Amino acid sequence: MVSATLTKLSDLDGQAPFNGCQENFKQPEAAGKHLGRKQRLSAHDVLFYEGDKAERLYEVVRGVMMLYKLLPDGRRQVVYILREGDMLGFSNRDFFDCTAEALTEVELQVFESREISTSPMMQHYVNRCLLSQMEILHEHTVLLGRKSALERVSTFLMSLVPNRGGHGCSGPNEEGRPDTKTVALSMTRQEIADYLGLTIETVSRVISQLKRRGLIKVEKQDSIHITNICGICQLTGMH
Amino acid sequence: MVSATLTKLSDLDGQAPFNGCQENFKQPEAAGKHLGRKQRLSAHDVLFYEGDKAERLYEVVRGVMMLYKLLPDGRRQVVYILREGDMLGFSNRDFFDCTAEALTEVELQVFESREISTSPMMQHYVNRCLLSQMEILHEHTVLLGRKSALERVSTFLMSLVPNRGGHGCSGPNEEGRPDTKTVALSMTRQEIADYLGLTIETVSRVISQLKRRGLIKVEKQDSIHITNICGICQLTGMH
DNA sequence: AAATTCGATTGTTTCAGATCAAATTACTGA
DNA sequence: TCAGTAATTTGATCTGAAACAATCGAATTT
Repeated sequence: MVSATLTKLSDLDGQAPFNGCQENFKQPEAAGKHLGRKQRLSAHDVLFYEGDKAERLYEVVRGVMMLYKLLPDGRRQVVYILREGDMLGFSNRDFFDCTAEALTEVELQVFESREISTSPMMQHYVNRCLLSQMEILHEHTVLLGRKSALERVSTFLMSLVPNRGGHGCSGPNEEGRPDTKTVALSMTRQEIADYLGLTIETVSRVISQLKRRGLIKVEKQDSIHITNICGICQLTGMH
Repeated sequence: MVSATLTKLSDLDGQAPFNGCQENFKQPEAAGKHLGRKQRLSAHDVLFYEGDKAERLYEVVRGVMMLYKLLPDGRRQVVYILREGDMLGFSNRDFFDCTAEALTEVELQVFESREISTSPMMQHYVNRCLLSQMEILHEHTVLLGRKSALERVSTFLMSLVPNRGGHGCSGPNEEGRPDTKTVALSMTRQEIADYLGLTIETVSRVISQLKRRGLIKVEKQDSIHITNICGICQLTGMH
């Protein structure tokens, strides 16, 4: 539906209009104004809480964040992981439906909601962003609803391998791509468990199992060397 | 972020621009043109398959549809239920990421993707629609990742009670709202199971349990009379 | 360097939900 | 109305992941 090719909203300044926008909208002044509206977070800082008034949008410029929801008894579900170029802070109503917390040091670009809703170009960009998040959510829904613990952890690991994870997760190696890669988890076992709908112990056991099978090496607690990407890929339930 | 109040895109014809759009965009001609571009489906007709080329958007005018994804071994996860006023057919890339199937007889309004991407007003509307779907997906993610079978089925039943389900699912009855309601499931046990990440047997057992506890009465297979909405609401895990 | 702390791992037991297997009930079309 | 079929319910058993319980190990503090 949309054919623009930008990958970051903060790159938008001074750019030509998208292909998608056939009309010649005048470049909204807002577009050039948000430079310097940056914000920094340390790991585990909360950017906003579920229920807070939603007045700003954010783009992750550097680092990793998560969105999560809590049940009254303390159960937590991480619903989305945000990486460089991802946007957050959307809301349909007046308040956020999730809590946003930094997983690592984070640098954000801040936008006032008005800036977005008054700029068709930004609107269009945000749209693309929402669609991409939606597809990832659909995929994650399958993971949570239908996959085993082994499949969940394998899928998670694959999602950390550029161009192999989320979407273009093509099967066994067609071209001569390297079949090995070190990935940074940027998450504790607890955070991974809350993302994958498992317990910390199950995540740990699956990781140990993959280690024993010789598919991965745990370099540091949050850094895993995948020695056999194809092998992991076969375990995702998608091939 | 967005303040428009329309609830159906097909109502858009001849309407004044949204509050959110401060600029004076000329009313795009497209807006008046899609009248009559309707499509009808029978129950279990597939509108499009995952992987099909995405060229049209659809609005559900009447009936219920579902979006689902399949794993290669046949496991299915229903990722979204679409009701009157919902839109489907969005895609970030060129093809659909889910299969869309009618659960009941359905009447659709059809839009060419171009109609949308060239109209800021429609773009804005679609945006709102995506945000609302996103919030429901977040909530469903919590259900799949963290809720018990009893909580899942109860949450599902509550989602069928207007103004009590999804969002404004307020707790026990504050005002004198009626605490009883007959809801149409519009889905088989298998479809419910695939939506809730359970098996058909577990769904059936939970329904029997609720029946035994006197919280619901099964009128027809796909029509349930909730005799104690508050009671069900307490079982959703959200109170 | 020892002590403390926090996260991760590993072992054991338990249990919710899956699987397998009938039996029952509800629809369909002649 | 009555087969015949499909969907649902119910029962029995099994199993994967949760829960509970140490233990281990790495990082931080003193």
